[in-house]
Amino acid sequence: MTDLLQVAKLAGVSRATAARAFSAPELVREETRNKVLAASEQLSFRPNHIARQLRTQSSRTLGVLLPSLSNPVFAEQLQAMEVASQQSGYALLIATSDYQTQREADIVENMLRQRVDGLVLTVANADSSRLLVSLRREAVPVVLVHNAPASLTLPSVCVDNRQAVRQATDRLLALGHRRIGMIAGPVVQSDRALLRYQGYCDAMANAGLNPAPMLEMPSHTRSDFQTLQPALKGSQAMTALICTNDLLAISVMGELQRAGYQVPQQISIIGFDGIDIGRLVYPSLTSVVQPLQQMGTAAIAHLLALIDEQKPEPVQPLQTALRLGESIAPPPAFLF
Amino acid sequence: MTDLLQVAKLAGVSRATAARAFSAPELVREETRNKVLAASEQLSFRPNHIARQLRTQSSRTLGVLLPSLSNPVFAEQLQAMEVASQQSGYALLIATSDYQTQREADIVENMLRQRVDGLVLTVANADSSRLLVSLRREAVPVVLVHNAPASLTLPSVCVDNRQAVRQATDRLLALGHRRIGMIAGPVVQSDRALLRYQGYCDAMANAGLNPAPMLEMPSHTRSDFQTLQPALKGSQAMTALICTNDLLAISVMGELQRAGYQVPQQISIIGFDGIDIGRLVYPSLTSVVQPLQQMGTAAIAHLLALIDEQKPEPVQPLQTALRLGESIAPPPAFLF
DNA sequence: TTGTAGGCGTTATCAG
DNA sequence: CTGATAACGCCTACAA
Repeated sequence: MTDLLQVAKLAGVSRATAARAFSAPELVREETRNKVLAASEQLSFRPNHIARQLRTQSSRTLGVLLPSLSNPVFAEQLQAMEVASQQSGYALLIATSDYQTQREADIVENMLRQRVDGLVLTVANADSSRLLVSLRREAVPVVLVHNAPASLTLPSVCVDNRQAVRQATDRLLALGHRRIGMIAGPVVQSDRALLRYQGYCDAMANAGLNPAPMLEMPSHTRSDFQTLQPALKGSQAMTALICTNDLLAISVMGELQRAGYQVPQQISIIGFDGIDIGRLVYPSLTSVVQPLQQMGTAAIAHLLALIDEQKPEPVQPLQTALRLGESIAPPPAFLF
Repeated sequence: MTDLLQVAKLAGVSRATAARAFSAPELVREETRNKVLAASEQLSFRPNHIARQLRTQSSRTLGVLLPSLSNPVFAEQLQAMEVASQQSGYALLIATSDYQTQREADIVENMLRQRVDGLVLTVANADSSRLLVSLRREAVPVVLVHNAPASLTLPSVCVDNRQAVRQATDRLLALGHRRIGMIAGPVVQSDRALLRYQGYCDAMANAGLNPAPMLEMPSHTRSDFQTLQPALKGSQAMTALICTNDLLAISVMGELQRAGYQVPQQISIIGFDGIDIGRLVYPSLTSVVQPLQQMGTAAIAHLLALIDEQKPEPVQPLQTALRLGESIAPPPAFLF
């Protein structure tokens, strides 16, 4: 691989000048610069970013850790982050943890060895994360997405999960529902699921109703009819179900229809996340929309500001909106 | 940031020995190694991969270029690639092109400057890509995913798109459908869409029927009812629609149901890709399943083999399977 | 088993 | 505006 020295020789200048032609063209006379560029062309020279990074002590690379890419929530957020960082001239190193604490730690350690200029993390459970604590000792700027640890202070781009679900639940209550259930994936693995459940409990309690225990599905993204069934029969059968994420909601909706239930006539469904596909299905999914693009963009913007040592404004919790779809209606036989 | 020299000093050994304690522990006496590790612990030393990469001329990083992450096809494939490369100790640098040729080129150039050890590319249109031609001159190993250029030879992990759609169409024909249409996103942007259309044409011609012109939606992933409508009315109204991807199919299915059509009783829908969510919706989507995980894994495996200069077996086209869902049925009023 | 020393390809400093 | 030179942090012959 040809290097700057070769280019310099061919162009008849010093290494320093050749280097400047690339990294600070305005410091070089146009004529000289052209000679260098011509030479570099001829040798098909390509600047070595690794060497540059070593020398400048800056990698212009960001590390992104996500639980998974199979859930469109993370994929859509990553999409936005990628665009934002590409625009700012930063590359993205990504890795997935599958919600495993050990992998979270290993991945971050590797990214630090790679000397990323900043980290965007979404961890399984922020409050029980030793990783986040230890990161506070590091110099590297960190932004959390989706996690809002109660105990420690790290900039965090997220929505008010609890409040959002409370509002969604209120909506169902206003429609006349009384027997409302909540469905999640493996709860211990996600701090978000818990917050969302609390929001549901808030609303139920406020309406003088007993919150039902969480229905816990074996998978984050797929419902299991066995687990679902008890909630559907007897005099206490649910008339509405809130799911902790959209994939789960779409799945529940599908299973219900397959089992002969009418959605929303017999049972209403609400999801959380507002992924695009929720609008495509029929009935379209009513969902608590997180501004995923905005979250991705905000995370990168904040991180870059931290890197530039501008003390950025603290991140504000972003607004959710309840997107009304075709999946909710008043409960059956409900008359005002 | 502390470096090896500091560690060496504290441990009372030379720089070389300290280095070896990390990169080749077996060459160092256990006692010495422990001293080094203790010192490194105490100084919270972290090996600098940038320096190592410069020295060893190997980044242990792979570059991945995808059109977008908003489509679960790419996200699911990336998920598999990430797991595979993490297992092999490679990091992943990713970027999205939004199907823009210029961005494809810029991204690859940057990755080469970053001295990635290999590239996994999915380009908009492989046959019209100057990028791929110019890459042939580079030393860097490249694997294509989803693209199978007709003209030039690059290892490519993909399925036989044409044949797969032909079989899907045959299935509809066997059910008794005669008026079958095909729906795509912006065709010029995707070589896959075209191949899939050809497969449809093959099947129609083989059955002695006239293929209908492609219905081209403005978006890759969302149907537009205006565009769809003409295909639904008149004596030539379609009884079945094949979509070039699942997101489009789910969207079409939703719009149809919303407009009062019964799927599949009045109209059958088939998608392409086999993304997970297709199984969750109701009716579940009949789809040509690409083995996305397998494709991701195979791409990484092949690339790593190329990097190790093992001449790997040429990649075989992977098998698709028509996953039968609830979205197809015989055409209305069709009697055997 | 350990030490010495040179260089990977840049950029930054300081002179000229 | 340009050139010489010394790092950046690590690895790896080669020598001891």
